[in-house]
Amino acid sequence: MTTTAAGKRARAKAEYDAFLAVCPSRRLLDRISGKWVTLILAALGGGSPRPDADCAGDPRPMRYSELSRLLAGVSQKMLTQTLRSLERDGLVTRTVTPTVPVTVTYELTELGLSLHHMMRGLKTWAETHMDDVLAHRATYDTPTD
Amino acid sequence: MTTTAAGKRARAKAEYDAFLAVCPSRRLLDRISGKWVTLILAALGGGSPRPDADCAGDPRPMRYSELSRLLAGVSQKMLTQTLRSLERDGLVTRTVTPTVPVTVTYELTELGLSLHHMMRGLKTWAETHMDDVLAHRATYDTPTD
DNA sequence: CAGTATCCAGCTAGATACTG
DNA sequence: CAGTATCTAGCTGGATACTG
Repeated sequence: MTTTAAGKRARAKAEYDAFLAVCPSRRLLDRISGKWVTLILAALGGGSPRPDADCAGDPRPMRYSELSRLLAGVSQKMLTQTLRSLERDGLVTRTVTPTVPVTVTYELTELGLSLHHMMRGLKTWAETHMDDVLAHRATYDTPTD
Repeated sequence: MTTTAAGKRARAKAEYDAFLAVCPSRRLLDRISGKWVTLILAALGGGSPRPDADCAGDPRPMRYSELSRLLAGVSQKMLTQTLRSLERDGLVTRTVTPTVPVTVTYELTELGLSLHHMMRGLKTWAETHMDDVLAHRATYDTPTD
């Protein structure tokens, strides 16, 4: 066992990494920080994943193709990947109806809906304060002659 | 101007990307999803960026070295980089006291404190529901024989 | 319709070494 | 003490082509 200063530092770092790996907040951040996660939650939650207002309403199930159309910028790969990971975590359900061709719908679970509600708080903060942040950023970036 | 189906898709995608670039929620997510952002906010806000409980309390200014010790896993590069970006956005202040050697303290601004409060909601959700998420994940990953 | 498979560019963050 | 500078591995996400 190492008892040098360098060894102690390395061990402290390893322990901290282990702590972060199980920290609930850290895990939540990792979960929601994917580029498309919040947008899919917003879409399925009846929120506004688009600038046009014609998609607001109540939470409702949506088909793969509908999500694909609503989130105009998403690739098939990322849409599928993100939906699968949300399903894995019990945030959405995936339902396959064996029509020809097949119909697949996605819907928020209670857990997913609860997360979506939490995100509203985040959205509110963003709409209230992000302008301030952006203004600070612009000032900071302005060369002071 | 393109009027083909492919052209329309490309334009829709470009517009959606432009929307995401100015969406307040998206910008907030980008801001807080850095690995060390929330931990620095928690530390300066008197929260718990460590498993040990001896660091809880009220928000207070902290020195660079103190933050470095508290967040045992952070590299100098990332600590400096993250602190600078938080300062740029008006979330923390950086104060240099010309002692020998110099003393530098960081402190949450009102805006930073407000963000830190919002994060508490996130933390609460994580502590309440992440176990469910993790349980779902484990079930999903279990091969069904 | 609802995917899967593969390849690749760009960014994030870590390691390491050096300094006013 | 509080940084800066450089290099690089690994991960995220995008492009493209193919399929039951």
